[in-house]
Amino acid sequence: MTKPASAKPSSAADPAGGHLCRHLKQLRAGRGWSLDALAKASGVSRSMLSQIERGRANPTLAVAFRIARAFGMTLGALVESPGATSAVEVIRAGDHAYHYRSDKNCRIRTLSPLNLEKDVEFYEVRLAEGGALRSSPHFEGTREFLTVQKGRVRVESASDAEELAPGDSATYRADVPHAIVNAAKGEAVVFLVDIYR
Amino acid sequence: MTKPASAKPSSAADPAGGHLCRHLKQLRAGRGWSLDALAKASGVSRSMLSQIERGRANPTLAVAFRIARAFGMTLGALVESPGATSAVEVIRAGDHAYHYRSDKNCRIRTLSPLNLEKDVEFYEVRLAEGGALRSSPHFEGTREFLTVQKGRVRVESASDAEELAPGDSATYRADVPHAIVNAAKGEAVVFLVDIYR
DNA sequence: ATTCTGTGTTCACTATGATGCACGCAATTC
DNA sequence: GAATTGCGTGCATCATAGTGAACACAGAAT
Repeated sequence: MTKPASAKPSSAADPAGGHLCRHLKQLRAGRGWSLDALAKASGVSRSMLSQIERGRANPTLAVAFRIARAFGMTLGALVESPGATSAVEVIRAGDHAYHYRSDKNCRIRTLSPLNLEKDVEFYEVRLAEGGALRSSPHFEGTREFLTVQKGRVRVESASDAEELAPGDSATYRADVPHAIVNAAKGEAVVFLVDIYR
Repeated sequence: MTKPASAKPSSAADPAGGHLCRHLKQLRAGRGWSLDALAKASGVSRSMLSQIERGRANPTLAVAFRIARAFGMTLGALVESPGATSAVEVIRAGDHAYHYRSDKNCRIRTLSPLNLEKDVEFYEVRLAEGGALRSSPHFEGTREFLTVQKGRVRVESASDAEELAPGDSATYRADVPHAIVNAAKGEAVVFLVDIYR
């Protein structure tokens, strides 16, 4: 999937590498082991271990297994071990600070905290009867993803157009002129995700 | 790999590859999935899956994770699986509406067209009274956005927890253990977006 | 017999996992 | 001061994980 060429192959940040990255350093430090010690105990090279800890590499299962065994734990225990800090950020329903556009035809509410996520934004769009959201092209490579919560909408991107009912979803290029049009009576509500590349 | 001297390079024979190879085909067959179906559900190419099943490839943690997720199980459960895994029922609904997990407490419907956008997924989650969705860490850098459509839910990420009412939304790291818990009477419905980095 | 549609495999290719070795940096020791 | 030891990281390199497209083989419909 995904496309050939460009695009990101295996999402850069490694999945597992991430998990490992998080705990590996803790585990290692907790036992007072150096990279070299762990390398010898596990049979994985120092450089690889270093890269994994820094999240720059995405180890294979074989390597992950060796590391887990060096710590005397299973792979599951190593990888799913509980984690570090995290916070839950909340935007309350009535918080108008996040209304980014509001007129009688179209109300857009930002659900993702601004500034925090640079390349992804999450919106709730409410279109009044006859309302539409028309956008000029975004940055190159931007895609938009939406799902219809209520009502019927027509999605237009470049020369293409599709009509969607509640529960339907669609993705399309957002780096061309595009529009979301309320195609039926009554209010339409859609959730919208922009992904910048 | 290193290791004790010579020995064979890496290739086959790794514990991990072996386990996966062994169980993957069983799991897939047990659910009546084709390579293509699993490829679409997991985001891993048919060819890679084929090679893994035949023991010709040693997957990275990233793809192992994706495969595990496609089966609705943890990586640990996948690789160490004795076979007796929790019965995760998978139901097809409509076009790209795709039930990815379904039990009496929690129903997850995939809204994003699978395989179109690999690094973003969009779900509708319905939690029965008393139900909860508990997830082990996703990939490094993964964040989850959610907005509450109906009911009240408590979002737990690592040591943090917030309670949300309809219209509220939240974002939090998903690369640590996290949970969405129905915190009131009646069904709760939330929309969920996963962004992989 | 021909088309299909769907299955799994093999191919050429690119991205990157994984390595050994060399380097920079501190804290010891001479 | 200069060497030494131990630490982690940055190369250049090779091996291979991962992919899309083409392939071969089935069974079903025409």
